[in-house]
Amino acid sequence: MPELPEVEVVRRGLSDHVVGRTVARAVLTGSRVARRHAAGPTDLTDRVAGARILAADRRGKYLWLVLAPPEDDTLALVVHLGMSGQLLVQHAAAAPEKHLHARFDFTDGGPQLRFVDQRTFGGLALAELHADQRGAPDGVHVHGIPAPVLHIAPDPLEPAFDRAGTVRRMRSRDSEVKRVLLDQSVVSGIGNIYADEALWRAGVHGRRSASALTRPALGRVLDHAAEVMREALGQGGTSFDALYVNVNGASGYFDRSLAVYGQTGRPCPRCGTPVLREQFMNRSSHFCPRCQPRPRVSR
DNA sequence: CTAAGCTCCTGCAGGC
DNA sequence: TGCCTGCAGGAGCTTA
Repeated sequence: MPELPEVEVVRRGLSDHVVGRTVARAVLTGSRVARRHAAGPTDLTDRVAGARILAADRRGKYLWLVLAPPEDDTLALVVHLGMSGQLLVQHAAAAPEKHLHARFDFTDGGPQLRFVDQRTFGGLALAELHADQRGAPDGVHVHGIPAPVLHIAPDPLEPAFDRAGTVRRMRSRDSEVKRVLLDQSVVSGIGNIYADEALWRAGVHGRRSASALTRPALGRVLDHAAEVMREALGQGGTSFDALYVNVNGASGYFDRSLAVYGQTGRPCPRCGTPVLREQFMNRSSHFCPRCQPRPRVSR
């Protein structure tokens, strides 16, 4: 599942292969891929045609291309990969993928950009760019933040990430700490995999109440989340192919480094106790019952 | 405002 | 072999 490291791998691929080029035309298959674009799929394809791509930006799991249309203000093509979305840089002659939903041709006649998504939780939208309301100026989001991303909190790998402020906000929540970690309006980029890994590294059970944890403990959880995502990003880069901007599952080879996620029954790398899996928010949580004791009092 | 539940979707694993 | 169920889960939306 694409979380921050996987999305960043894709962003870098776009930066290398798409930024600086001019879109000749966009072709959408069906309307679902653009369902978040209120003005409709035709509006999207019309306005993207002829636009030069100035940058590829990201916040959390959201990705966007900064576009300079021929006769309009700068705007963003926002991409969310959802569960199974992929952006591929593909030769025009390559056969269409089974779940191909969007295609972008360029004026240089070079490789196309394709959006492929099996489970169609992902999608595309055109949006205006606004001044960043959530983060400090960081030299990264120089073009601003697209409207659909304004409610998303800065992620822990942004240069201007406000660690202390995020800890305060986490602690103010009357909810379980894993829920808070997954809430993209509190801190972004963390999904189920890295939440489980961060909580294991910090020795905190995800069902502990965020407001009952100390600020230093929450700070450690946050630091571990940043660290595990940084490590995954380091390994995700190794599987990057020049013409293939891919995301599917944990990035690159990092799945070999997972301590608890998907490791049910296998020994905890720290103490050897078998890893447990339990239902949480209609999905799964993986943890070590010894390193991460359950809270004593049910909430 | 916050918190929690529902829902979208396809492919695959496992049980019988 | 084939059918069914459950599971994978990000995040917008609805409800309270």
